[in-house]
Amino acid sequence: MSCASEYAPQLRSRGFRMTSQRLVILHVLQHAGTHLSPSEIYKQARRELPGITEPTVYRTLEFLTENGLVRPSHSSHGHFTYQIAREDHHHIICRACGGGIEVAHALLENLYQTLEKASGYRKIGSHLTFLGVCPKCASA
Amino acid sequence: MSCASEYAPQLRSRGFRMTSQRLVILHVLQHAGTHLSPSEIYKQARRELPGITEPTVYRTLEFLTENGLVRPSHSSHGHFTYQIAREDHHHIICRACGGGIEVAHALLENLYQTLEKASGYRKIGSHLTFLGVCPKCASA
DNA sequence: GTAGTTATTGCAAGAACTTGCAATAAGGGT
DNA sequence: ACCCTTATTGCAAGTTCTTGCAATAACTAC
Repeated sequence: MSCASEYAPQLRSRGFRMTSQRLVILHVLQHAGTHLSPSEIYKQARRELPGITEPTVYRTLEFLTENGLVRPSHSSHGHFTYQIAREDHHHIICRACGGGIEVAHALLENLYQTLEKASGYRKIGSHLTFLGVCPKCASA
Repeated sequence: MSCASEYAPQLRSRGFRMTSQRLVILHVLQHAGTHLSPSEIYKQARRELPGITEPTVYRTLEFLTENGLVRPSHSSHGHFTYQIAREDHHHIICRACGGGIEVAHALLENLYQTLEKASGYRKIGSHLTFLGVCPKCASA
C-alpha cells in the first residue's frame, strides 16, 4: 500500500491529512487502472480496510477530486466514475454496447480556447464524456 | 395541459402511448423553460396529477430522453437534470458559484467531426457540460 | 361501442448516495 | 514522548434513484 503514500506531502502542504482511508482508496484506484464506481471502490477498499464506511468513500472521492488526485467522469448512465489522475484525456462511450475509448486532450485544446473567448469563462477544464456509436455496433 | 399533446402522434407512430403522466411531465418541462432535477419535476407534476409516483417520473424521463423529446444534462454535482428538447446547445457551469450559461452547438461542430475521424465512432452527439470559472467569480 | 393486446403504471422493497453530529486520530508544537 | 487542535471518520437517519412484478389503461381492430 506504500506506493500511494507519495501523495501525503501534497495534502499536508495544504493543511489536509493523509489517512489510512485515503491511502486505501488511492491504492485501489491505482491498481484498477480504469474507472470504478463508488460502490466498486467501496467493496475493494473494504477488503484492505474492513472498517471503512460508505459515506467516507463518497466524501473521500469528492475530496480527492477537489485536490486533483483523482478524476471523475460520467458513466454512460450519468453517474460518476473515478480513476487516478493521469495525463488529461476524455472518453467516447458507445450508446449501443457501452464500450468506451479514450481521447487525448490535445484534440480539444482549440475548443477550450474558443469557448473561453466566446463565453468569458476561465479555466474551463472538465473531463468530458461523449456518446456515440462504436465502429463494431455501427456496422452491425 | 393540451399544449403538450402535440407530441402524441410522434410516440404513437413508434408504437408507444401517450399517457397522462407523460403529458404532465412534458407540460412541467415546457413551462419551466430551464433544467429541472427529477425530484423537482416530481413535485411539480404531483400538483397536476397527484397520483403520479417517483419511479414513473424517472422512467418517463429516461423514455422521453430516448425519444428525443427532452434532453438531459449534467448538473454541477454530476446528476442528471432535464429540459425540453430545443435547438442544440451545451452548458458551461461555474465551479465557484454554480451559475451557468448556454453555448451554441455550432461552436462544437468541428470538434465532433474531428472526433469521428480520429476515433471511428459515429453519430457522436452528446449534450456536454463544461466546468469553468465565470467572469464574476474570476474577478473576485 | 366493445374486446383484446400489451405498453405503462403503481406498489413495495432495495440499492445508491447525502447529511449532521459526536468520537477519533493525524500532525504540529513543546 | 506527550498534549492540543481540528480535520476526518463512523454512525444513524434521511433522501434519491432503481428494479421486479402484478394491475391498469391506451390504442387497435373488429
